[in-house]
This record gives sequence, C-alpha cells and structure tokens, in this order.
Amino acid sequence: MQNNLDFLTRFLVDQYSFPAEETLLLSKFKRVNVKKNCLLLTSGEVCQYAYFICNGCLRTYFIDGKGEEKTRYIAFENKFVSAFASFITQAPSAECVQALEDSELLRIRQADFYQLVDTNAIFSKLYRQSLEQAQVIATWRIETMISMTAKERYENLLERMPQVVLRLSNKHVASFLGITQESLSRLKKKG
Amino acid sequence: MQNNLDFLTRFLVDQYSFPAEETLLLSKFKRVNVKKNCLLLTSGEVCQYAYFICNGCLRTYFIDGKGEEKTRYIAFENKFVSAFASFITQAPSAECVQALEDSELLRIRQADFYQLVDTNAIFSKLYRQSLEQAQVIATWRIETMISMTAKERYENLLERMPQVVLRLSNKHVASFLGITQESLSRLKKKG
DNA sequence: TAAATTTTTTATCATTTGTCAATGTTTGAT
DNA sequence: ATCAAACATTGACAAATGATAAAAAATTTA
Repeated sequence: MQNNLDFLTRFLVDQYSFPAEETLLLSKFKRVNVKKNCLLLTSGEVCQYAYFICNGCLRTYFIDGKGEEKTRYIAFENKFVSAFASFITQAPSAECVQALEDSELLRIRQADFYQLVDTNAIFSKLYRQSLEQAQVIATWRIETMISMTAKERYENLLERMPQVVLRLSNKHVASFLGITQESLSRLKKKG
Repeated sequence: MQNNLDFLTRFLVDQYSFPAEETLLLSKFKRVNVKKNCLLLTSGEVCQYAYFICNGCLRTYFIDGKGEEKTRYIAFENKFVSAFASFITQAPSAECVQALEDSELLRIRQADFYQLVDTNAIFSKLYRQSLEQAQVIATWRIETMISMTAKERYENLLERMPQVVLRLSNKHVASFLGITQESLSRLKKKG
C-alpha cells in the first residue's frame, strides 16, 4: 500500500528534497509493527534489514562479559537503525536490535538498500549523510565517556537527548550511560 | 610532483581498485611534512583539510571541562584523519588535530574533497567505506567504554590497536583510554 | 481487581579510579 | 655532555561507582 510509506516519504521530501513523484522507489520498504520489547535481531544472526522508525523507539545492545545488557544506540522517530557492523559486512551480529516502545517501522533488505544507494543519487546522499550524522553522534558519545563523570553524562544526556530520559525506563537510561541502575537512581536524587 | 602521491596511489590501487592511470585525479592532494607535536588544527578554527597519513601518526583531541586534553581518535599509516564534525559542517571545531610523530601527510581541501566524492565513483565509494569503517571503530570504542573496566580496556586496546601502546607515550594512551596516567601506570604494573 | 513480575529506591560495603605530592627517569635542546 | 623540561612511577588518601541485598513502588497479566 502506497500510503504505508507516508512517514518515510514525508521525511525524505522534507529533509532531502526527495521528488514526491518518485515514491515508487520506496516500494522496497515494508511496514512492520512491533510491540514493546520485541527483538528484531538477536546476536549471532546476520542483520538483514535496516529499519526506519515512523513511530516508536529502537535500541541496539549487546551482552557484556558479565552477562549484562549494554545499550550502544537509541533512536526515535525519523531515524534509520540497524546493527551496522553486521548489516555492512553480512557477518553474524554481536548486537541485538530491540523495540523499546510499540513501534511502527519500515524495513528494507540489505541488498535492496544498497541497490537504492548505488543507483539513486538521493539515496546515496541520504546514506552518506546518515553515516556522517552517525559519526557525529558516536563522537559525542565517546567524548562524554572519556571526559565526564556519570553525573555529568546524565545531565548532558538530558540536554542533548531528553527523549531518552523522558520516554525510557531508568534501566535503559543507565545501560546507555554505561552505569548501573542503582548509580543512576542516586545521581537523580542528589540532583 | 606526481610521485609525491605514491603512497596514496598505491593505497587506492591496492585497496580500492583505483585505476592506476587516473592519478591525475589525485592532483588536489598536497604533501605536507610535519614534526612531532605539530598542531594541524586548533579548536575554534574551521577544519579546511582532510589528511591522508603516508607515514606517522595523527590524533584528534579536545580540552575537557577541567582543562585536560582528551584524545578521541588516533590513526597511523593509510588512514584519513580530520576533525569530522567541523570538516563536514564547516563550523568551528571543538577538536584539535595533532601529529604524535614526525609525519608525512597528504592533505586535501574540503571543497576539493567533496567535489571528488561527488564526481568520481571510486572516491564516492572510498568515502562511504571510510565512513562505515569509522562507524565500526566508533562502535568498538563505545562498547569498550560502557562495558569494560580500565584494565580490560587497556588489554583490549593492546589486542586491537597494539600500535597505540607500542608507538605512543603513556600520557597519550591514558588520554585515549579515558583514564589518568597514574591509573595506567598502575594497571600496567599489576598486569 | 488481585497477584505476579518488573522496576526503582535505599542502605551498606567493596573496589576502582582520581587527586595530590614526591621522586625517578627519559628526552630534547643547547 | 649538561641542563631543563616533560614524562613515568609510586604512595597515601579521597571520591566515584559497583555489588549485593532488601524493601518499596510501579507495571503487567490473569
């Protein structure tokens, strides 16, 4: 159904001057609705899809040496999410992809995605800009981790990505900050 | 001089099937030789150049809230280095770029770089793959920071980027790991 | 609505890491 | 070769964060 793609179309038209009449190009995207906590990819699987978030929230996480879940990335509406390393290389993924809210997603297969990127100038630019933006976010995360205390990181997150704190549980916020729930609980109290 | 570009040409031919006869495309790259500790970009400046390392080592770092230098990125031979965020946006850079060894570099202006990327399929692919690779490295750094102790991060670094430990001072290794020199010194002793 | 499960808070104690100061050691310039 | 500056190590102590356990609160499920 064409109008399943309204979210993505509007996003592309608004943000990337995508020609509205070329929505046929988007036919490789399929709508997927998932419940909160739904696992879209588990570790060990090869990541077949990239997801565009129309509504909701996704995270990527991994299990560390002590068996604890650690959240590497969180995204909300109008972002693409995937287990990058696996999606790019088609090797088994160390990371899992999970919905943290009931979510309306559009997914595209890896091969279709790269075909679009390789044959369509707008998609090529979109992908490049997505990678550049991902780099800026990753740089921010690294900077906070090597230069701030847990408290400073929390306050910084509240400024830079308030949605994370407002929409998600402390458990997931703590996991994203790289600290325990207990530490986060204390930080918030001391305020 | 054409043969100033031998390093880059060889790299592109070997790694990216670059047609050896098209080295004219590389004429926008200029050779720069710098001494250890040379600052190629200071914070507040707009990053004009991307650097390809023929020989030597570059880092990007910033000054944190307490006035301490924190190293976000380190690269050796055959890598491109830039203050990404500023290079992409042409806004003043928070980061500095510095040589950590006497280095032989090739630099290219931002506009020339993007022109190459936009007009040449191989450069476009090269840039995309560089961004993807940067994402994989950034992901690794984030993962280590949110899931490992300083000791574990050090051992992991020794495995994954031994050059950092072997070629650079403890001061810079500690800065890259996000810990103090004193902590690093103790970690190495207990090892 | 009640019970079960999950999440959050609180407290105590252990461990890791940072801070500061003093002392060796290396490096680089003259 | 000598001196000065930068770097590395060590020790004592402080601060931040983790681990564990228990209780309180919130959420989900039946």
